[in-house]
Order: sequence, then structure tokens, then C-alpha cells
Amino acid sequence: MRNHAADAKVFKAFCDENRLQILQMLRNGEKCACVLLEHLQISQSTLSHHMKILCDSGIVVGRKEGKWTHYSISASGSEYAKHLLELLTTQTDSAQQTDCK
Amino acid sequence: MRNHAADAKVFKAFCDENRLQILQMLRNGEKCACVLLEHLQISQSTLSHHMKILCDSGIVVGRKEGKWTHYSISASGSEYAKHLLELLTTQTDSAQQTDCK
DNA sequence: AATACATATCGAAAAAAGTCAATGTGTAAA
DNA sequence: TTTACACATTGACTTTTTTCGATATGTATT
Repeated sequence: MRNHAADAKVFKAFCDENRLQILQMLRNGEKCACVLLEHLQISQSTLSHHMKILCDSGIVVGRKEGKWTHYSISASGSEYAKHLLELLTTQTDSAQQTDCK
Repeated sequence: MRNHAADAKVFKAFCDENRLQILQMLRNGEKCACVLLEHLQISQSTLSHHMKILCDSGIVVGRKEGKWTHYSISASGSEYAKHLLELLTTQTDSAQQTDCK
């Protein structure tokens, strides 16, 4: 039996336009928050909020280095999301139509 | 250049616990709304709202038959979501670290 | 030790999403 | 042509999410 709340959390990473824009940027390689911020029309605290959601979902990982935090797409997190998507949308072996009551 | 709003819409299907529970049920085969409703702790109007979001995302399709609407997971919609997920999480060929400002 | 910088956290406001009861619409049976 | 049923839509309310400015925290430089 799946934990729907935990599963939903993974996909929340992809449910916001700003987060998709962030992911788009990270596809080109690791970026620190200050660089991401330069390309977005949001405040620093809002960016920090989105990065937290992205990291909590497992799709992004942060690497602290001195004053900076470098973010990148997590290969394992992405694979897990794909696995989950497969799981959620694939018919079961015994799939059949259910009669109305 | 991707349409982030449209992409986000696809993944919203997977961002709510009730919708994940609905998908879980549909994995076992096509179900009409009344059957889904029997297994959920939500009102009929709320279910209708969720089915609209699921259908709008392309993950679910509805088939009207007399008084009933039979819902099922769309194979093509699911494939599209997988394709999108791949697109959003895969590094580009030229991926590289970007220096801080 | 003082300052500057990068990022996180807090608290409040605004926007979006989820929820329900009531009502509307379309279909079939009586 | 009533009546009953299945589902959609509306409007109001609640909850969650997004957003920002202000402030805190940690790190490096002067």
C-alpha cells in the first residue's frame, strides 16, 4: 500500500512554473542560488523556499561550499520519480472493468 | 522553449492524495464515478472536481455511456508525462558548472 | 572585531487549491 | 411527463501554497 502523501511530495517539484524554470536551468549543469536568482523574477526568500521544496522532493540536491550553495539535479531522485510515475500509471495484471453499483 | 504552465498542469494530477488514490483504483481497470466515490471519503462534487483535473492533465480519460461516465488511465497521456519527466530532469549535452557572480 | 556577502528562516499577506451543500443538466425508467 | 439517477457546475468557505520584507545565521574578508 503506497504512501500517497509522500508520493505527492515528489511531484510537487514539477507543479510550479518557477520550479520548472529552475529545473530547466539546472539541466545545463550545477548552479548556485545567486545565479539562479539573477534569471528569475522572484525575491531571494522565495527562491530559497522553492529550493527547499525541490530538495525535499529529492529531485534536486544542494552542495554547500563556503558562502555558496550549489544546486544540481539528482540523478537518483529523478530516477525515483520516473519509477513512481511508472508505478502510478501502469495497469495491474488483473485490470478489468468494474460494474456500476 | 517549453511552456512551463502547461507542463506543470500535467504533474498537478499527481500532487493530491485523493487523486493518487483515484489513480490507484483506475490501475485496476476502468471505473465509473459512482464506484470511485464509494471508496473515497469525499463528496460527489469534490470527486467531480478531481476527475476534471485528472482529465485536463491528460492522464485520465472519461467515456460517457448513458448516465455513467467511465474513467480510465490514458496510456498516451501517461507516456507523455513520462516523456516530460525525462525532458525536465535530463542534463543537456553542454551541461557544465556555472561560476558564481 | 567589524563588515560584507550568500542563503535560510520568520511572519504576514495574497493567491491558489480543495472542500462541501445546493442546484443544474442530461439520461433513462416508470 | 414525472421521477429517479449520475454527474457537472456554482458559490461560499477553509486550507495550502506562494510571495515578500525583515531578520537571522554562517562564512569569508578587511
